[in-house]
Amino acid sequence: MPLSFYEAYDTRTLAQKLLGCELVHNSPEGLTSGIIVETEAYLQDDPACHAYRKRTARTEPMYSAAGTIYVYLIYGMYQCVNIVSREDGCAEAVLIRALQPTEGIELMEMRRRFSRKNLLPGFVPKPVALRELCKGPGKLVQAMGIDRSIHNAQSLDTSSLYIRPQILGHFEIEISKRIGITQGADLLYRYTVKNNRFVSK
DNA sequence: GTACGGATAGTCT
DNA sequence: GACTATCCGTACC
Repeated sequence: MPLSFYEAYDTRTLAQKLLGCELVHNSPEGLTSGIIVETEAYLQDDPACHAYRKRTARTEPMYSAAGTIYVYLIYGMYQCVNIVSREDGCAEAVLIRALQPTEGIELMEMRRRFSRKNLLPGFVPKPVALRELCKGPGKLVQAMGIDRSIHNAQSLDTSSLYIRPQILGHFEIEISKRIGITQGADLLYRYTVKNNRFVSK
């Protein structure tokens, strides 16, 4: 997608426009992709937004141009990926929360199966079901091989991680409260593809 | 199928 | 020193 796409809409509209598009990572180990089926918007005047209070080193990518990738560490062991929206200086973004796997499913399954927790001594890794591969923001980052040391602050038009146009057939968008937050918990900034079984819940 | 607690480390107060 | 845009294993239905 051209960078103009990410700047063309307000953040909540962009979060909906991204549904049905395909997130792609062309990594050294192989190409993986999945259709975006769940997103959340984070706005500048929104207490749940990382950039709500103060401009800091961590959130710097959020202030960059639309189409910038923002990857951060959460709970000490997982990462989440966001697409930065709006113009330079405005810190808003769309969190990608779930994908319907399309390409490189075997590679995604391996990455998830041998993720950190499974490597404890004596632990025998179990296969991961297709519908569990990218069902959640931390899971999809693992499956796709996204890493903040590589992708954070990159632009979608020059990164190994990028987005292809809408490929999903007709669908309805469901709007709901965001997951896992305490501040701004009642805001209806979560968007899902209705009746899609790859949505996180 | 839901409910709960622990893991874990960077970030900010 | 507290908090976090999460996940997984266990327990129980």
